[in-house]
Amino acid sequence: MTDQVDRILEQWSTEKPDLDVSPMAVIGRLSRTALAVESRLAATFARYGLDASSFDVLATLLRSGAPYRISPAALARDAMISTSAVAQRLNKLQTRGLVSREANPDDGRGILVALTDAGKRLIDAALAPHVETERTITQILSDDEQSLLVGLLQRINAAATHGLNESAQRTQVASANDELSDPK
Amino acid sequence: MTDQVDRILEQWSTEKPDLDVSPMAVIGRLSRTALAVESRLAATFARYGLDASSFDVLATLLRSGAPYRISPAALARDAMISTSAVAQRLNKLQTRGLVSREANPDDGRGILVALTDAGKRLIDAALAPHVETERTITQILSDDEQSLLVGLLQRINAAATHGLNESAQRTQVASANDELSDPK
DNA sequence: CTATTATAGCTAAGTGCTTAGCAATTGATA
DNA sequence: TATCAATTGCTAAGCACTTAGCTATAATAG
Repeated sequence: MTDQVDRILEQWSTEKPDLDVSPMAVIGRLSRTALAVESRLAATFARYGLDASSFDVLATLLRSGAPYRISPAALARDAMISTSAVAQRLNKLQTRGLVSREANPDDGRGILVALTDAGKRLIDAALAPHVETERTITQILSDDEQSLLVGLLQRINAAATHGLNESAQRTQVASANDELSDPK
Repeated sequence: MTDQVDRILEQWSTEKPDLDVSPMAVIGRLSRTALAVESRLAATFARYGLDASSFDVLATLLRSGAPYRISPAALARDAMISTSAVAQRLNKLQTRGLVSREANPDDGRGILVALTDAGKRLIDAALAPHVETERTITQILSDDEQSLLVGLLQRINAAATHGLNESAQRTQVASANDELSDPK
């Protein structure tokens, strides 16, 4: 059974026969699979008037436990986005009455994001269906296979993250770029 | 070794002990791993003045083989984006002189996107380093483990894609949404 | 042949992210 | 204690995508 990635690999082996492009088989499928899963999950979110970003905020508040209050900075860390993106997500959710902003009694600079009653009802209703959608996808694998997959993903993740903070990666390759002079 | 996903699962088991959230272990790691890989690849693209989107277009043209000409529609299918997004990517690349637009002799409506000499030189220079970066990540796994991972991802992909075009998924859950009345 | 429908590529407007830069408060240092 | 630095959360502007809607050409039906 040949898929899109197979076709891409075939093209490369024709055009660049000396280049071993086997890493693309892994990484290409990784991104495409993540995309397919995302798009499947979006359908469930939409049934509750949510998208992945909004669900993420509400779910993070819910699983933090009563009294369902956390700082925007914590939300940003958890979702791996900028605090600016969090502020914009909160603006939307607050307009819909799903979260509220309260002063942080322990820090005059900060606030606490609180789940409103409506927000709690909505995320309580959406959570189980969401997990069911996820289970629909993952149950194609046995428990052992799932553990295996998780282990492989963790190792890939570690390999990808390794050395990302090294400064040498900002080196310019001037010679290959001469004719471009992209002036911005 | 506990990671971010482990912490999230622990929170859920405390807050919703009756809910089996094990699917999150798989899907959470899938998205986060894809993200980490993406971000690692971006560093290599940047060394050549490119981002993933631009690299994608140039690489697609290159692997199509001489005379390195394909239609915007084909580019859109390949990259899984809208033809409008392709047009905008092409505007940028054309401004930089990396691709050009030519009339399609076989279809008066269409055009052909052509790799310029500068574009060919740049993608020829960037391709091998990119694949090397990918290999740096994937070589953490043995060949057998890579095949295993690919097989598991393909099955997850198939499960996620399955039934995505069914109309029943647009059903509204009105009762849970009453208090929201998000008017758009 | 003409009228209709479908296709190809584009711009415009809207969305959600990013980085840059702001005001306010807190923490660290002399 | 006064000052300087770091942190917090925000808006503004820029960027890459989306959908909607446009024009032009091609394919189809009568």
